[in-house]
Amino acid sequence: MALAVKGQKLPGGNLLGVSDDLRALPLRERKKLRTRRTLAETALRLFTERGYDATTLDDLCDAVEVSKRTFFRNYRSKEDVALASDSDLWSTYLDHVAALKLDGPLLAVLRTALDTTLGAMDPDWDRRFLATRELSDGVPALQAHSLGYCHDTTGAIVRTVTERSGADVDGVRLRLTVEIFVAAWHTASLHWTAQGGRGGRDGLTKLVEETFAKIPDALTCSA
Amino acid sequence: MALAVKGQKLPGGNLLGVSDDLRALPLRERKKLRTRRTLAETALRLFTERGYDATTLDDLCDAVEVSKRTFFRNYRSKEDVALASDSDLWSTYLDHVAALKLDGPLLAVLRTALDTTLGAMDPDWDRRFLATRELSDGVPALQAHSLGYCHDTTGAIVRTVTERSGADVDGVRLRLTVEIFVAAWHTASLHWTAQGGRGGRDGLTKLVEETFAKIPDALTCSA
DNA sequence: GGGGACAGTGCCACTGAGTGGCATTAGCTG
DNA sequence: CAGCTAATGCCACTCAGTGGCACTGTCCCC
Repeated sequence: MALAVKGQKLPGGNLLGVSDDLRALPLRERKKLRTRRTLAETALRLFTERGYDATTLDDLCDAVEVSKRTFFRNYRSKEDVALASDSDLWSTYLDHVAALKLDGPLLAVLRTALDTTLGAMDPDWDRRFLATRELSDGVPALQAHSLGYCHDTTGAIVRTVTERSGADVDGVRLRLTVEIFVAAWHTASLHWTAQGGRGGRDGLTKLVEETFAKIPDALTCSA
Repeated sequence: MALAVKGQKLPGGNLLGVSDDLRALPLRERKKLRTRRTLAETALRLFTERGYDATTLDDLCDAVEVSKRTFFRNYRSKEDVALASDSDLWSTYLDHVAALKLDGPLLAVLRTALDTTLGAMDPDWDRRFLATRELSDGVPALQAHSLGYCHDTTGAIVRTVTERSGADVDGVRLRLTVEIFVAAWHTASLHWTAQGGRGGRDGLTKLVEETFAKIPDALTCSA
């Protein structure tokens, strides 16, 4: 993985999500972009159809007609290409957090940033993300890798916020806040996936909202 | 990984942590146990001394004088043997949760179970756990794998609690509670590791307590 | 106490992920 | 058109992880 949130530092952060009117790029770049995207799309399809373990990278490379070497110039690992939609989400999210004014309760700010991030994703992102989640459910290696993304993002958020609001904040409390944010996100996205992605990103946004609303109750409720 | 919390279903759950007066076992079992423990100890030492990536399983097997095949009969993967102390912790924790009466606020119950679990670990566990955490810091694959353990444990707790308190609980709220518990644990253990494991398990227990106390504040604090 | 039964082990060959090196191609630039 | 360079393809390699089979040290029962 190696702190994959910032992703492979290829041209620019989020290469799949952004709906490209990128006809305006040098041909070489365009080609590379297309290869990268085709790899992710084909991978998701093959993994879903035939199973993750049953699909080798050679299979994928055959299907896309690139060499394995080229695959690894585009993605760090087999897990990485399967989790492209995760990477898209978190890299976009980080951008949003970095460009935000930090007033009011931090937890609310983080949630707001998530709302706008979800709204800003590529139209096709919902579908890809759902497929990715369903795939990850059955593949521990993907689960773990995906959690790794979240964890890296958590660290990055803490760093960003610390830089921007001075060193006078309680580091532990800050970390705790961000971890709780991630906890709520996990809960919400799990719920959304269990419902088969009902309502697309709007449904997901709604579940996020509801989940955050339940936090106070969750702290005090009995079993 | 494959839901490694319950670990390899070898003889019995936690094989390293429990302080053995296990001279009372059949010889065969004892031998196997010793091999298993030696593997974990040697692995942790080699990984720390030479680096995780720089140490191959062949190196480890040479040092312990077993075949690679035998290694894989004891541990699922290279990550698994490095994270033996994590596995010990969570499998013990699950036992404690399963044997607990569920009265009062769930979050407090989970925290109490953590206290008693930490107290019940092998005398050597502190050192191993700290070494494991420091190792994981520099190795993304271990980070991810470790998060996977937590995640599996989260699921197991939710299942256990659901079974024992009837189906009338709000599944999402329950999940959220457990996720928040894990969030606090992550924060506390990170802090403990950053302090070089100061105070051993008692220090860790204290940090856990302090971190939980900060939760209400973390929900409302501003950046 | 001797002799099967069998769990646990060693050995060997194999697959598949991931890397390094070098020659080749294809897009950019003057 | 010619030269430059980024991107690719190809080949050989390491290492994690698996399957199969022969072997051996324990256990257990007579």
